[in-house]
Amino acid sequence: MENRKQAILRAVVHEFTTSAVPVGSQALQSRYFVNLSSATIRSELAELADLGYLAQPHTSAGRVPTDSGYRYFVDFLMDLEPIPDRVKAYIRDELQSAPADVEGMVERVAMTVAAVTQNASVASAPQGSQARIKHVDLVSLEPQEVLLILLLEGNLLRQQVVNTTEPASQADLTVLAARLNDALSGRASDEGRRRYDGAPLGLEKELLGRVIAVLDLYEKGTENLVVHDGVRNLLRQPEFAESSRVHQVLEVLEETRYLTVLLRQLIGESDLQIVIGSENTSSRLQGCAVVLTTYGPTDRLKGVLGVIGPTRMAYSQTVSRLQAVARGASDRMAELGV
Amino acid sequence: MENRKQAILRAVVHEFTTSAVPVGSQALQSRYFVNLSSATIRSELAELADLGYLAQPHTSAGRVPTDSGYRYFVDFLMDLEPIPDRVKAYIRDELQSAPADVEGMVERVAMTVAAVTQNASVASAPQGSQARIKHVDLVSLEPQEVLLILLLEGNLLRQQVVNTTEPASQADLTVLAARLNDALSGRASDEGRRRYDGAPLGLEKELLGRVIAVLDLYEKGTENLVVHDGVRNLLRQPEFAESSRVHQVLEVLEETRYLTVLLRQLIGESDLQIVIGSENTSSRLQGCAVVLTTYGPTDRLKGVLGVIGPTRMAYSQTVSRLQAVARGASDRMAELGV
DNA sequence: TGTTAGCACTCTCCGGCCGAGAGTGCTGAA
DNA sequence: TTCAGCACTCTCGGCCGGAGAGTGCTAACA
Repeated sequence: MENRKQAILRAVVHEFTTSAVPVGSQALQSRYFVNLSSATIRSELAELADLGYLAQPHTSAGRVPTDSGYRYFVDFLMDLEPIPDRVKAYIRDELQSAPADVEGMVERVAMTVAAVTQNASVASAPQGSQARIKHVDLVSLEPQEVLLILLLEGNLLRQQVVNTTEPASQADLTVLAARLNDALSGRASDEGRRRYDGAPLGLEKELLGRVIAVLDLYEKGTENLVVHDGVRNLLRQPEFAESSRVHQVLEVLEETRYLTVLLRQLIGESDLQIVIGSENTSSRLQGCAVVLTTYGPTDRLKGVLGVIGPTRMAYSQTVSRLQAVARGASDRMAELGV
Repeated sequence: MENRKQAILRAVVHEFTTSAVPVGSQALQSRYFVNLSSATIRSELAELADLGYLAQPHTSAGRVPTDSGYRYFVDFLMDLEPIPDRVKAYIRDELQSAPADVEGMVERVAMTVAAVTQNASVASAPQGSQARIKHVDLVSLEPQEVLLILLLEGNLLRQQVVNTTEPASQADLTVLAARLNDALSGRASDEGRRRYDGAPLGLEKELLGRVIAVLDLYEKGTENLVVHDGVRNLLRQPEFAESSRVHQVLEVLEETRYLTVLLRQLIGESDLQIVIGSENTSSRLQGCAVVLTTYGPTDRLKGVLGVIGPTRMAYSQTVSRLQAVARGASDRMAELGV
């Protein structure tokens, strides 16, 4: 595409993302291309419309980027917006003061992204394909009831109440916990399975079975933590003035169960993924764009972090800020050993 | 108030809560008072309006209950709606399959309330005025870094990374943990403080200090868990058609920090609290009604569970279902020892 | 005295109409 | 290739008027 056409497309996207009003040739001329006539711009606009990058809400309205217009923009025209120091500082402070556990951190990360991008955000907890056990603990609740506490990689605590077939005192359990720790701590989940197969005695086998059950649950990701925040930001946007639009987005967000899957699908392999309007598989996200990246303390442990907003989104700002938070969060989590 | 006036007020509330349309004398006559003329009903309506229980959106519209109208209704006219078996079963299933930890349970409870009342819900975790320690555990992360794990009453896990001044091996920590358990487990938080004052040696004192810090945080409730769900239900209501209304509610809900305080204020002493429209302290909840009750495994451990919806809410249904979930959740939590 | 039919009145809602304004596409000239 | 000029199209907001819903008042009736 010729330079000038690109410049005009860029200008239209920029203008429309800030004003939310279809942009006409005159507005472009006066604000971006003073030494071009509006007629020239008009003919360029018409060609861009023929190419499918722009559309008109109606015959005598200005132009609006189409989904492919945005796509072209993010693929070829966008340059990352630098982040103001104020925002950088905000991000740093928020992450610095975040809790040292995964849940708390993920929540804080989602909050921060929502705040700095002024859109809704989603975050899933970093998760490796295999869980690693850091520590096992057993607490006696009743004579035949034990609370099993697992500390996983990422300082992730998991607990489960186990009703045992034989009674056990806290002293018994303490000894047993020490044994399990020797065998399991620092090991990946398949070590647990191996130990389970090389079956020891009754209670130990029983508890090992539960350990494995917890790990399975975690690894299958069915219980994977996904949080969202900042829906209120969306409500400020004119495209969500009729509440049915928000409704659909909220339904996607509040259906936490499917969100994990959705995120995984979307993120694919790449480290930054932008899904625009009709590119979304879910029809409820029509008119919305999703920007996703990964984050996590190590290369093995990755979660998804994303922004959901109207397609008319300040992509360059969103991307740079999202990535900044992702980077910051990754560093912070590595530092905390979370 | 005479019986007939009450009946008419009740009918207006009932009609309006289901149809969301101002109700006129004819509608009342044909559907509720066949052997009364519409003129008679009109004069009664006029008197109810004089009393401040009804209002007219405009001169020639039907009547709409005012906040005091709703107040009179819930105080004197409402009888609890029986819960269909289908709903009862749903509640039971949801609670039965809920996770056995507080966080998971609270989330499930909020979800269930949102689902059965078709409104937005809030829930705060059950919490006593004093935390009780069930178990302490110490895990070595780095030579001078310890993960402190506290199991509180309610199977509530709390963790904190502690950087110690002196290095300690896992063996040291295990011994120390045993000592702390002897001293603290089963005891209330002030025992921890007493132990801390009767200062032992360096590392032990250091960790005890952290234990107390965690307990303080918990008891002050600043970090108290509050979840919400079902905002999507609100968006179905015509009063939230303009998104600014949802906006305000969402802001209240997403400001988790203040929500705890708000809930505590609202619930006061009573076990069921209904706050209608202008009775709300927060101006952002104008036009909304909040129905709150308490729940928890024991009398000492109580959380708040509530419904937020438009003032035009099916109060009798909401109250009976909310209370059913609260009762169910309390039983289930007692059963699980959560 | 309470109830009711009748009636005039008020106000909203909705569709149609119209003019202003914005923006376009086309054409012919530089 | 660019540009000025112009006719054309479409939305938007305001205005009008009729239909409809609902009220309050009045006078008559049980």
